[in-house]
Amino acid sequence: MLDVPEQVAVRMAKLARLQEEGRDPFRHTRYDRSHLAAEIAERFDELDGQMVRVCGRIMRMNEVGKLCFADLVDGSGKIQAVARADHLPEASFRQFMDLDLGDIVGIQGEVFRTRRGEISVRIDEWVLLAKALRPMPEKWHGLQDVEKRFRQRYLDLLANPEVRETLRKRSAMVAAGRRFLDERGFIEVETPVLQPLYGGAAARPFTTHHNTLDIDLYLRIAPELYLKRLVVGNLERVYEVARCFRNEGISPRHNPEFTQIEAYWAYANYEDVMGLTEGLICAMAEAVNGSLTFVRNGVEIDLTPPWRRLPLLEALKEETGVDFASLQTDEEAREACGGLALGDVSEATLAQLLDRAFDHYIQERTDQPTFVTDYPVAISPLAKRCNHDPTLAQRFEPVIAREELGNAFSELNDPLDQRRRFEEQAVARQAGDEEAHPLDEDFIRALEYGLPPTGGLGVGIDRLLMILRDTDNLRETIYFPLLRPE
RNA sequence: GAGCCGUUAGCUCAGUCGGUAGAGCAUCGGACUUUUAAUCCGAGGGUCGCAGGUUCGAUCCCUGCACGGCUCACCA
Repeated sequence: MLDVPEQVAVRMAKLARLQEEGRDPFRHTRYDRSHLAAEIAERFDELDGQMVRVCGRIMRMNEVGKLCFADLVDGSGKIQAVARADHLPEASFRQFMDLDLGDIVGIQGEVFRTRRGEISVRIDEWVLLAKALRPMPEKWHGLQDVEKRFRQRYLDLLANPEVRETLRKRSAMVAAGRRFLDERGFIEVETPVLQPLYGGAAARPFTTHHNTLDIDLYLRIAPELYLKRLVVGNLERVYEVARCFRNEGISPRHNPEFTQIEAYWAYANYEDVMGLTEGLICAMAEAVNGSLTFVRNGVEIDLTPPWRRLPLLEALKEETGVDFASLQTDEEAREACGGLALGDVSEATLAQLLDRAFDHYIQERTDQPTFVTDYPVAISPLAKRCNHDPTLAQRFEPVIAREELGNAFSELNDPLDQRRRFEEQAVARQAGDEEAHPLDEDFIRALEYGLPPTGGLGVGIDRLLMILRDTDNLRETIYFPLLRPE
């Protein structure tokens, strides 16, 4: 006998017996279902007394004498099935009582309401469609163990209804985003995940290898450079629901793979993109919560446009007294930030200090939707300069409920300036910045053929869902978050 | 990468100031024809994360390791 837990052994024995009797549940290939579980309750008045066929997983069983009640859960919800000893052949009733929690069955019978008022199906015929060999998580507390929840997400899903709800909302949210963009003339495209050169963000990539070409490839950190190539190719409005990969630490708000919706809009600038962002995020928020307001960490957030605009450097100067616009070198920045609550600044670069100051003094204080605008060009190598100040970029990040939800700008379309920016990145790279952009000659060549003035936008949908569902961890919004293997 | 915390039955959790462990649900046997966290009676189920150390004796104390969580660092 195998060394397995008692409950598994019992179920294995039941399965063996079924198979010996020629009733192998795994021989079934389909079940003709007439209704979903939730439909029966919704349309009870018309279905009362009607014969229906439903199927699903048994999540509760309760034997009461010569009666047996079972909750069947399917993709829509649950319906109670009732087996009666005086309504089924004796063997059929006995075999039904022998089912286990987790088994997947199809039942046929008449819709009725029990004395206690529960809408139910009285079983005439039933069939076991799949045997569960392992016991389900506990019915009342569900599956709580965080590690097990994410390692065995299927258990998390079947035991915890709110997890199903969050992930369904994810689908609804992305569908709403697609609909919003489709309706405005954007076309959905797909660009390479495997890239010979990566770009579009400041991040370290994953590296992989193509055997027959014998070349190293990178998993994309962003689709940006390819989407802009498509705009050069006269696809004037494009977007991609893009899985991105960044080789960085895991935290409650970072997963090595995550999803962005990136959109590029020819003949529009970043102010136009602010309007697009408001519309897109509102459409997705309504798909999740049915409303433009929601509560995040006890604070009511109202997404109704227009959103506040906050120039980054002006705001930082106001909050900290430090004028980042006047700082040129890392040393100057360390000196200027020494008095701020930014931790150990002795190793930090100007860009890092700016980022930390932004986190601490802007992001952590921003609940209501805000466009933080006009970032330094030095940390915005793909964004167009502001006409009033060439050291600033026409760039914004939407911040809602203290989370950075994206990044957007008027795209830099001057190929000569783009080359200079890449060269500056190369200098940073030489100086040890592993996240600096590599120079992409083909991208510059594309710009040399002419990129129209274009506004671009990226929205992180995992984070957006996290705030909309008010979950405390990004992984709640990801179907299979990364964990170290068992 | 650093600090702190966690790991006990299938699940959710107690517990032992060091003497090899309990509950509820689940499972098994029995009762019950309207339950829905059903109820009642009875039973089985654990190398207390792994490896060392201290000790007459370790699930408990110590060390290391693994996995996880939180915070920080890093980053979007």
